[in-house]
Amino acid sequence: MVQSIDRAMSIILVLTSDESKTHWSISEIAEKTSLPISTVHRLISSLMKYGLIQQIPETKQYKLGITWMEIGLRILDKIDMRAVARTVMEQLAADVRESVYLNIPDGHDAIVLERVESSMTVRSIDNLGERIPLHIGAANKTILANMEPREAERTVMALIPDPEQQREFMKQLPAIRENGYAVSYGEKTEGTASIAAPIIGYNQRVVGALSIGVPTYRITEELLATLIDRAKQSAKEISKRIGATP
Amino acid sequence: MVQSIDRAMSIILVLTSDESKTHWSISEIAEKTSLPISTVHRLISSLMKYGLIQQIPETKQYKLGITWMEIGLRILDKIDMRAVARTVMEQLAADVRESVYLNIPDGHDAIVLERVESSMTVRSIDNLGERIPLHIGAANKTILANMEPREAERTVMALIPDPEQQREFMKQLPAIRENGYAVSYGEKTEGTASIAAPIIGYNQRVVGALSIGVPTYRITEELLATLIDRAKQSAKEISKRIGATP
DNA sequence: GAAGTCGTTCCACAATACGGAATAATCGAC
DNA sequence: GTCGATTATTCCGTATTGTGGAACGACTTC
Repeated sequence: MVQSIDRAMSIILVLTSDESKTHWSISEIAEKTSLPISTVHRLISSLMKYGLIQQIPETKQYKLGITWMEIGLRILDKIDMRAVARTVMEQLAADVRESVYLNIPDGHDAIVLERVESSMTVRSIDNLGERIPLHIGAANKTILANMEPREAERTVMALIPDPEQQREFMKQLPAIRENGYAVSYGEKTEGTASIAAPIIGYNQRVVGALSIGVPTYRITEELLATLIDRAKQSAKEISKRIGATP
Repeated sequence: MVQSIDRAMSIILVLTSDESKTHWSISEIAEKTSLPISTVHRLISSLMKYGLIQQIPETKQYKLGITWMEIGLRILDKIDMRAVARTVMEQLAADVRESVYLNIPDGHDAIVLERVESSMTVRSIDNLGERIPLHIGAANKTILANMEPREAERTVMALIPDPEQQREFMKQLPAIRENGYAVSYGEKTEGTASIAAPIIGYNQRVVGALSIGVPTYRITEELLATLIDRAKQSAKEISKRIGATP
C-alpha cells in the first residue's frame, strides 16, 4: 500500500538475509532490492534517523540499528504467553486427542492458565485458575526441577513438612531437569496420568509447563513414548515463540 | 526525508510510549500523532504486512508485532556480551538477593539489555529495552565516566542545558572512573539505590555497566560496601570473559 | 431504533517521493 | 602525484504516489 514502507522493509530484509554478513554497502543493497541507488540512499537516510539502520563510519557501510533490539526487548518483556501457547496447545490436543494444560508458577503453587480439551475427553480434570502446590503432579514438578535450585529447595521445604520426605522428593528433580520431562500417575487426580515438559522463557528461566492428561487405562508403553515426545516438542515450540534463545 | 517513514515511526513511537498499555485503537493513535485517521489506517495496514504491528482480532486494536523481536534477537545474538553477562548476573543476583541489571550505551542514552530479578524483589524497576539518559543513575554515570572524555563532555552538554550544572556534573566523573564504581540514590526510581560498575571491552572501551538495585531502606553501610565489592567483581568478571573472546 | 463511536474504504487532487544525472569523496594502480 | 574506477551523496523537474475529507459499515449504548 505505502510504497516507501514496502521498499524500506525490502532493504531491512536484505540486511537480515545473511546471517554471516553484518554490513552492506549501498550499491549491494540497491542491487539486491533492484532499486535505484539514489532511492536506497534516501530511504536509508530516513531509516537511520530512527536507529533502524546504522552506518559504520569507517567503511561507510550500513547495518541493522539498535532500535530493533530496543523495541524487541520491550515486546519480549510483556509477551502474552497464553495467546502464544494456545495455538500450539490446540494443535497438540487435536493430534494426540487428549486434554492439554498450561501451568504457570506463582509463589509456592502453579496456576492452570490454559486448557484445551480433546473431543475424546470424558471430563475435564483441572479447572482454569486452579492453584496446585508445586510438588503435586508432573507439570508442577517440571517447573520445580527447572527453577533456580535454591528457590526450589526453599519451596519444597515450605510445602513438605517432613525432612525425610523433603530429601526423598528433591532426589527426583535432577533427573526431570536432565530428561526434559516428567510423568506422574494419579498424583492429583485418581486414574489420570500426566506427561509434562517445561517452557523456558527468553532469559532461560522456567515460565511454565505444558502437560497432557491421559486416563491411566489408556496408557501403553508406546503411547507414553509418543506423548513424551510430543509434549517436549510442543513445549519447546512455545518456548521458541516467546523468545527463548536456544 | 521520507514522510511515510517519519509518520510510520511516529506511530511505532506511540505504541512504545506507555509501558503499561499494550494495545491501542486507531483513533487513539491518530490523536496522539495528530494524523488523520485514514492516514493512520493506511500506514498501519502497510506495517501489519511486515509484522511490525499486529491487530488483535477481538478488539480490533493494534499492538507492536513480533518482527521487532525477531530482528532484535538477531542483533542480540551478535552481542555475545549478553550471554556471557547473564551467567555472572544470575550468580550475583542469587548471592546478594537483589535485582541486577545490564545497561549498554547508545547515543546519549543507555538501554537496559538484561535483567535478573531476585526472588526477594517486590517489583522490577527497569524494563527491558528501556532507554535512560546517560546522566541518570549510577549505571549510566559509570558509563559516562569511562567513556572517551571528549565524547562524555559532548554528551553531558547535550543532556544538561545549564552550563553551571554541566560543570557540577562533570566534576563527579573522574572519581567514579578512579574508584571503579558509582552509587546513586533514587535518581531514576524513588526509594531505590543503585550500585554500578563498568564493563570494559577488549579494546579498553566501556561497553556497558552492571548495576544492583536495592530498596533504600535496606541499605546499611556494611551492605553497601559488600554490594560495591560484588558489583565491581562481577563487572570485572564479565569484562574479562568478553576480553578473552574478542 | 436512533444516535453515537468505532474501524474501514473511496477517490479527486496535489504534495510528495522519485530517479537519472551531476557531483563529491575514496581508493588503488602505476 | 595523476588518472581512472568505484564508491557515496546531492540536485531538481516530473508524475507517481500518498493524502485526507467524506461516505460507509459494523457495533455498542441509551
